[in-house]
Amino acid sequence: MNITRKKDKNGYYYEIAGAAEFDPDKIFDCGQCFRFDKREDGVISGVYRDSLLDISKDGEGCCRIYGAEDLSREELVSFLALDLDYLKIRADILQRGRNTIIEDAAVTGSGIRILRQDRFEALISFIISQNNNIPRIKKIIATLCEKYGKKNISRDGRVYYSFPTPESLYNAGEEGIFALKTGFRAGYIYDAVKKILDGETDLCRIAALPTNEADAELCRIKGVGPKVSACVLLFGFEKYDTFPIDVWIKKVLSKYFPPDFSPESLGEYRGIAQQYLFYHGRYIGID
DNA sequence: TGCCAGGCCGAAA
DNA sequence: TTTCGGCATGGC
Repeated sequence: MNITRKKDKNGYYYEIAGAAEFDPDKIFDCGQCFRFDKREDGVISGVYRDSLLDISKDGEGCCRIYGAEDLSREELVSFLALDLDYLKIRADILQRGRNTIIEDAAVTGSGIRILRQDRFEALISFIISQNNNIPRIKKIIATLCEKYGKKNISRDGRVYYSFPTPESLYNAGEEGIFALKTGFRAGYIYDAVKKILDGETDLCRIAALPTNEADAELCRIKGVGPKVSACVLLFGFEKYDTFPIDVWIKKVLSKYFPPDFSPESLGEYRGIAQQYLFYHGRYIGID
């Protein structure tokens, strides 16, 4: 795989060539992140930290990312998880989970990588996700950023917003957060923000903990239970040994797995297996 | 129009 | 310990 910084009439861009198991269409549309969308021209556009990224593919399997001038090569590699050997991970999952649905899901989900998203953003996003649907989750998060995030302007003049800081959400107050149609989740978001600001929840410290202890820490936040915690750990903390169970995964499990199935049997990368199953169940169907 | 959504809380049993 | 109603809102 080659990652090179280049320049054309539209400005600087990173070119990613020869990356196995890297399909931006699936990566940004598999339900792991909520701030990226595919435009009508086929470009995937979204905000990572303070950068507005425009991601496109040519016919040769080559990928271009514009708008990443402020990101180092290492930061981009980390965000896109290009430092992990997904061919090897997939093989490991398939070797452990000898099950036709896992084989099917691994084919459907081929090219998915688990992004390394900002921890605070992942936490708030998946609190919002509970008992909610993806289009509405995206809408609420977009409004949250517009209202309380930093305003930025891209080099070609587009306005976009960074994800709010804990401080800005604290200043918004529970009422301000509720006003964004977050519903019963407003109190949960506010509790998370308060715990982070008073030091009771330390995301940096949690990142260094083993998965089960990190999970226990996150679950001290009101509105964070096993499913939200697992998603936050998987998508924001590189904890691949989590297995979020939502309504879609429940359907897959009850239809294709024995009642005594243990996710741990899928190995240390079971979170990635889960994402294959989620994508397969949610977007392809399980019937 | 209802059912449902990347669930969790709190009370009841 | 497990079960279950309630929760805000809008996508479909």
